[in-house]
Amino acid sequence: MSTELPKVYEPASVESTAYEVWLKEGCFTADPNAAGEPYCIVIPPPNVTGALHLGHAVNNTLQDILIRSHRMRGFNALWVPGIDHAGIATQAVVEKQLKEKENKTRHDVGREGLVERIWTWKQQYGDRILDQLKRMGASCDWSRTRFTLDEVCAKAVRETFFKLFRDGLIYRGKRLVNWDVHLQTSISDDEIYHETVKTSMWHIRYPIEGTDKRMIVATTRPETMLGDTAVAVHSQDPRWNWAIGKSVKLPLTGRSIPIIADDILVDMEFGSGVVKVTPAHDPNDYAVWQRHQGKHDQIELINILNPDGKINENGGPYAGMKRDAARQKVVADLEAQGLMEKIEPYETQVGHSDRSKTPVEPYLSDQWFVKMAPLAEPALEVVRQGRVQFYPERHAQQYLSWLGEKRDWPISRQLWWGHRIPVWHGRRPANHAIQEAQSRGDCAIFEGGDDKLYVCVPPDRPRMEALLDQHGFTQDPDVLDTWFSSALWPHSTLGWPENTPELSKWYPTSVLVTSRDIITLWVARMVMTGLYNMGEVPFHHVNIHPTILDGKGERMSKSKGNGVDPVDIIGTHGADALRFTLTQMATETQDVRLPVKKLPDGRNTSDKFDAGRNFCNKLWNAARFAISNLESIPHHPVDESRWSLADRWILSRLMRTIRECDEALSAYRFDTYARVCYDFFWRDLCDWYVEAIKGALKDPGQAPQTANVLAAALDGALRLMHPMIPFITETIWWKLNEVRPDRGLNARLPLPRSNRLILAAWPRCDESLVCDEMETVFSRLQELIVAIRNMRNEHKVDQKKPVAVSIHAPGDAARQIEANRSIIEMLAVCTLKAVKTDLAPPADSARAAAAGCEIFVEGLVDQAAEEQRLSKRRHDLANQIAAMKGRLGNAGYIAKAPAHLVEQTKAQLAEAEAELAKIG
RNA sequence: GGGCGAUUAGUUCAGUUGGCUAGAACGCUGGUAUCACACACCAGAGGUCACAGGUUCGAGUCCUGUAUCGCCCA
Repeated sequence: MSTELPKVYEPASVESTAYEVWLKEGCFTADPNAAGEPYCIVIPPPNVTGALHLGHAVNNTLQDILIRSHRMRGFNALWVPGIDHAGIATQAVVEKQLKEKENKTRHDVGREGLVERIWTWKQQYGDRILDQLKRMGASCDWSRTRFTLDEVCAKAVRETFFKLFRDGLIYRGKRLVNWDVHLQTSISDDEIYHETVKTSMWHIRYPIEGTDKRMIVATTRPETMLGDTAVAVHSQDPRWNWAIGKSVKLPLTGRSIPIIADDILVDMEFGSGVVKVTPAHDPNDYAVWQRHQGKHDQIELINILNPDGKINENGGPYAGMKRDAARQKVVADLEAQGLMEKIEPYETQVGHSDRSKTPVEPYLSDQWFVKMAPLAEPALEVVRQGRVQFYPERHAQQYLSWLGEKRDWPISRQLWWGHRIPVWHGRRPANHAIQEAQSRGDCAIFEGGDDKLYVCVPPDRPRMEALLDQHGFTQDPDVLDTWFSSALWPHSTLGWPENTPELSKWYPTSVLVTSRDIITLWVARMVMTGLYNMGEVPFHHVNIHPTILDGKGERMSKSKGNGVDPVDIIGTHGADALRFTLTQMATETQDVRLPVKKLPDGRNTSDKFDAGRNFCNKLWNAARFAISNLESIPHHPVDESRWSLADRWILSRLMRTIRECDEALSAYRFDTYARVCYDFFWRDLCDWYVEAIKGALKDPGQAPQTANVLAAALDGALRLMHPMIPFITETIWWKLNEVRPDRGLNARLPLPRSNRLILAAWPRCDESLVCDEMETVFSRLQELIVAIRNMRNEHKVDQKKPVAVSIHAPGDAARQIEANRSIIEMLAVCTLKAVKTDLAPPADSARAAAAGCEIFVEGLVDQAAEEQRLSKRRHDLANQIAAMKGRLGNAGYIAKAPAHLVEQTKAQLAEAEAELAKIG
């Protein structure tokens, strides 16, 4: 009951069917007890904040290729899907919605209310992301889908936090953090972008006490002078070094602050050589404060801001004013008092929060930190030793240099959406029961300054938490940096800290596939926590794929409107076309451009995906051709002795292709994999093999054996291409199974049966089927055919009109041509009148030379066209001959180049000269 | 300021330890409704490999410098 395949490939109709079958039959589900070497990939969890874009599409296509090809190779392959809760990003989106729709802030709805709203939001968008992955064909084990905030991950987070805390790797400290005034949270350096802002440089006079002199201090943030605690000069600056140790009277507040020497902060060449020092509000100034701690010229630290960005009580008369208002007032007051030297227009880079798009304030606050040094060192070592390898290799450098800095990691976030920090705050002395609990391992205690006591509780200790509540301890209101939970992803998704069968089967995972922008944020941290918690690396390989940019070389983003939704491409071109094009684009470079085109309905697309669509359509139609022939040709047992040159040739090509695919995939060269498949299928199989066997398929004597080879070649191609274009190959596979369930040829090419291509065995390259000699013979025929076609075209011969051809060929070539004359006659639309080793040129014929032979096509009488053809060829030959003669005339070349190259050049020169003689 | 990368046909990209006339796809030109496919077939045109030096018998490839662009880290 095989219904014929439709003429034009319609992706939508086959995609959903194939995916449902795979799901229904549990093809994606991995069993830790099943046989097979483990192969595992954990997905880089997309942020729940938004829909997937093309970057995700590349990322997941490549992972699926690896998973599917390993599954076919017999590995016990697991691809773990999941989603990241993306703390600050998600909370910001929901807060914005709350403001827009209900005109409320998070404080109006409270912590529980807000978190509840975010969960609702998560249900909706999380499902959308998983649907997008399914539409793309991702063969994830959906039964193991994780969310970074679910119970399994939460337990891993608490366990890790507790271990780190207990081991003294987590500490509380005052630090300058990047403060998002709008969201009232600290953000990491990575969440900041810099924008050029037009502002002013204010030059302010600071009177030196005990003299009538003034120092001129220049600043772009005059309001911060309320928190100045020193002015610094260079110790070698003759203009100012006499003043070191004196004081200035800080304008407006009237405080007296010291003049200190700091040769790191101050650049003598720049400006007045005097720098105001505001340690609580500037990272460089904070470093000054640290440098002078405990020294004779130790300075103060004055915080002038409240968390909401308004000036606090330390700002005296300016208290309660917002940043901008305070700045205006400070400037006005300075001018009124004659302390403003001058104001210049100035452009500067200002750090902005990526989340709220507002300027970030350096802000002094209490935060939790992870000590990096003990964690970073082993993580550096495993990459240096090659226990974790980057593909391409160069990306290891970024990893090594970033980790090498070992900068402590601030992990607390003043947010409500995330993993609540499992630390309870209280005051000394600790209750006896609490101290006992510590000795039992039910908690760990950290003693802060000022009688403060911090108690960390491991997971699953509700009574411990109750005990702390009882004694007036309160839980830290902050949550952890999102990357803290993502850092555990490779082991938390497999069930850690429980000792699950999954964990022992699949950890360490095989490869991490990601983009280069999170090598430091994520990859490095996964290696650190993997080594810390598991004592083993989280993955052996890290494959970094390129970033997709638009046609102008800009990153795709919602705000620029240049983003492309993979689902839109699936709608216009099909999921396989999307995947094929993206695979082709996955080179080793860092960026690839994808020119974006707007559709009338506002969606974005790109012509680049036509290549994928065209390829799928070609595959579809070649399969139609093969299937319709296989249906009508009786199945005979395989008889190798009856295989034609073309049959043997296509099998040789298939073997090479299998080998090249294997090499490309094991080196993560996805572009090569796509190209090799394309070349084999389209160029070799369709353009030459299928055309060459059309005669044989109509000849009852030859048809059965050729059909066997055709079926095998198509079968092998489908297996090779399945990981890249799974839907169409699976669909064709089913049809092929209906007409020809057994397609194996012999022991060297067994091609075992399988109802489902996704579970079919990966083909193996048998070197005994690769034959250089035969491929040489076949390419000689190809050259002759192309030469005859060229003459026909130049002479504008009707495509259906046969021409008479004679070939003057050397002995073995003549025999080969004679043995395969039907291929030439069919593909060049001609009749071979004579193939001889001694041929007199026929009269009135066009001439050409190819593959060491002389070709004569009769009846081509357009002398002008013929002369144009020949003179162009003579010109090319003359250039080649000159180049080769030059090379051979060079003594150095003869002396130093490898002998085989010299021989080759000589042979080519002889050939070119012979050809020139023939057509001259 | 430091690091990494890019610069090859009109466009998007390949190009292995330096070695045949630097390849592909799309686009372009000419031809073709042939019974797998016009999302196709056949043939063709198109490149001073960013620039300047150097090493070498030989450089798109290695070295130095310059320019432009991008990313990461300060």
